[in-house]
Amino acid sequence: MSHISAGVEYGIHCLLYLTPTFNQRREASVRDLAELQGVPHEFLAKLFTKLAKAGLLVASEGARGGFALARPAADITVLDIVDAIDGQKSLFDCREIRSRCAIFDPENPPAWSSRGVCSIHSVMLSAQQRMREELALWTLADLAARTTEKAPASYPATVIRWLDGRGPARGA
Amino acid sequence: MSHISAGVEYGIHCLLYLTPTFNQRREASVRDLAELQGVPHEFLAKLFTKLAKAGLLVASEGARGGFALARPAADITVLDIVDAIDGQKSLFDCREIRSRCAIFDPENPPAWSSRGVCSIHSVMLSAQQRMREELALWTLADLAARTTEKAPASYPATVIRWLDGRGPARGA
DNA sequence: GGAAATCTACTCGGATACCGCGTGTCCGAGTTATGGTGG
DNA sequence: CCACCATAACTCGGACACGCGGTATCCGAGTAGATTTCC
Repeated sequence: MSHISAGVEYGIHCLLYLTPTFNQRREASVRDLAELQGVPHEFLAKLFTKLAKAGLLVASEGARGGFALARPAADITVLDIVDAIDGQKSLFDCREIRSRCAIFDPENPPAWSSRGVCSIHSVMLSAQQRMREELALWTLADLAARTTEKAPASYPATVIRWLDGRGPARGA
Repeated sequence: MSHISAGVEYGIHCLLYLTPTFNQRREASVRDLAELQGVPHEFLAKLFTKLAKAGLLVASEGARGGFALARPAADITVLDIVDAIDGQKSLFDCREIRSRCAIFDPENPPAWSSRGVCSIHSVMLSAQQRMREELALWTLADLAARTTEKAPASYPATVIRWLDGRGPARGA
């Protein structure tokens, strides 16, 4: 199991299609996005709810409702998305082994043994900090640009047409 | 669940007591170390086996056997230990969502869609690389030094006495 | 007193049980645009 | 023609089943030093 969940992957992929590159009206329903990306739409709904609570998305309810980016794609970092979906979970959780040393009185370990941050824990925290710094360097706009780099020039227009062809009126 | 397992935490804590700071003869049994640190010794045995296979520890079998560091503590990094115990697991596993796009033929997605590394995956890989770089900066010797910094000057000697008082002859 | 046999303590490896969490699914409630109906 | 009502489509939130992997435990086998026994 990986530290950064599949939910984050699903979320980012779908968020890309809310950027102006692929979606001028900047709003789409969860179902359309999920089907476009081939991910379970009920699962994606949960993810988008989290993203909305974190202030990255705004939801409009009711028929013809959907989600849109709450701010420019260049102001949404990968770290924002990871934190919103995975909830700032830490890379390592310290169990305070240092205070379990058999030499100590189990009921009353000395104060110095648990003073400050455990040295092992502090190494893990700095590693986590490095990871977060890197994630904060990249924005949705960067990822959208890299995606269109590889794809043929006609791809964004095809996506837009596909999205416009959906919706409640598709049966009529 | 955290990405860096409890096994790594147990392992590092116990490895610290194989450094010259705490253990001049540089060898100790799994059971003694486990009881000293208050961790399950059968679980620790598995971890030490992994560390030995990775070349960080050397085992001597038989009665009075035990483990010792295979090289100086200053040459064993936290990254070495993490890789040995957790097995180089990646921070993120890409599911190639990009080739699932509903616009493509599901049986035959276009080649450009999966050319090179997924842009999202590459961000995660660089974040992981940053994390590993930080873990590689710290060695067992650093951690041992930081531990003795906080502890009273008498602590290492107390640990040594405790370890020496153990072993098969402790009943006699 | 010395050699052989036994004992003890340790490593090594596999098998297995438990449990938490990520993943995925289902369902009911609330909200709003759309289309139809009646005055 | 306009106001009203029913319907459809969507978000929101909780509940729950499933499976995987980390954690922990147990057991048998092999090895080597220590102890005891026997010649």
